[in-house]
Amino acid sequence: MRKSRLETARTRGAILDAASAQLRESGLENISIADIMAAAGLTHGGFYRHFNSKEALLKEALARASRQSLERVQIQLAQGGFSEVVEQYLSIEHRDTEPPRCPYAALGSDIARAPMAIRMTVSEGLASLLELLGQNSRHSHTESVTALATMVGAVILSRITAGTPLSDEFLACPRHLLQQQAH
Amino acid sequence: MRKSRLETARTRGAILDAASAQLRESGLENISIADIMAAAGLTHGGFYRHFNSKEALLKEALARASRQSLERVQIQLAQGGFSEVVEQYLSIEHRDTEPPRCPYAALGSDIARAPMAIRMTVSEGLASLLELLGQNSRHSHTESVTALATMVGAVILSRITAGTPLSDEFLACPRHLLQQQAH
DNA sequence: TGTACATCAGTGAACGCGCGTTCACTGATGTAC
DNA sequence: TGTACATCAGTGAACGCGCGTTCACTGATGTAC
Repeated sequence: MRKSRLETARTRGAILDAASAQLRESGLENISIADIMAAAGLTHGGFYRHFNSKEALLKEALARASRQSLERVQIQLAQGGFSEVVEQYLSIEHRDTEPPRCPYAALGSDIARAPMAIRMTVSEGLASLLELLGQNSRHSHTESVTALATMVGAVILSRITAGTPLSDEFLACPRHLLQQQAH
Repeated sequence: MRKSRLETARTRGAILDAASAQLRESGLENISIADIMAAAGLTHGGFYRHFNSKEALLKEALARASRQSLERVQIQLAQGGFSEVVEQYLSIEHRDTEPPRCPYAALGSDIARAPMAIRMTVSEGLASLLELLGQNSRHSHTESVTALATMVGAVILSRITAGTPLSDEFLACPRHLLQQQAH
């Protein structure tokens, strides 16, 4: 049953995509190798042909999710600048998307208590994101850093309170203030 | 070995305190009943004399942690107003405290994907906190809501990046902007 | 190009292990008289 | 107030169950000649 190199690479990518999605859906801990492999159309036994351990998979899946977020922001910046990023990030649609798109909002607290190796991987993603924002807006560094914290915090709190009137406010209030600041 | 009513109530409180601490330390899922009971000086078997299920314990422990946060903010407001809250919340000491103090920063992403009953309990705590902030600062409702999102997001991102230069920036930048706004 | 062998992606059973929950039991506390 | 019985907080063993990881095996792919 050996597969060609191309197929092997594709399988590895499929496992990473499945892991990334399930991670953002269920958290860093609530995720099983068997479920991920099943989502990728495989059985659990083959997992160790692709990754040394569960933690190695988590680290790579987070790196992939971070990169995808960076690319998404890059496109939004090209479309409508910082204002467009704010509008999309603090939208009701982004709050309700399943699986959640942004790994920082979906997994922020989980990552904060994860092993150093994982935290460093994610930290690199955050640094790249801030660099990108710095290049593409008229904001000071201080404003960019604060805006990022505001947006991530707002989506987390909005998801916690989903179903109560507070939820929409956690999106609308920061959106209003950040857009004001942009002009 | 039956215990008096007073001792029973004290034991229940000790279990809740142990659960609250371990929760903020390890997350909503990475927590075992046996560990909590051991931290409270008991064996795991007695757990079900106090709580119907693990989820019931989590819900009550979160309610307790939320109430303690509210009381802490109340004291800070009395000491030095909104400015004092910002200063303490966005301090390096608060970032590094073990177990983390604020349940919203320690468990935000976990709670966002928790069952409705838990999310509603935490939502009540957030509503109370916003009400308290609204009564005790010259900020608009919009500003209070945004400031809360900024602070929670900042501490989460600062903890993720702990050990890199970015970490202190995630505290200092929002602190600077929020204090500016306060005057 | 063709052949013979080595490699290895994927399968499915098996392994320990930890966990939430249940339960029989103990003996101190609470209650009824 | 004292006594006899019921209650129940806490213990520790046991239960299923799911999980991460390992492993023998299969057969298609890769490689050496």
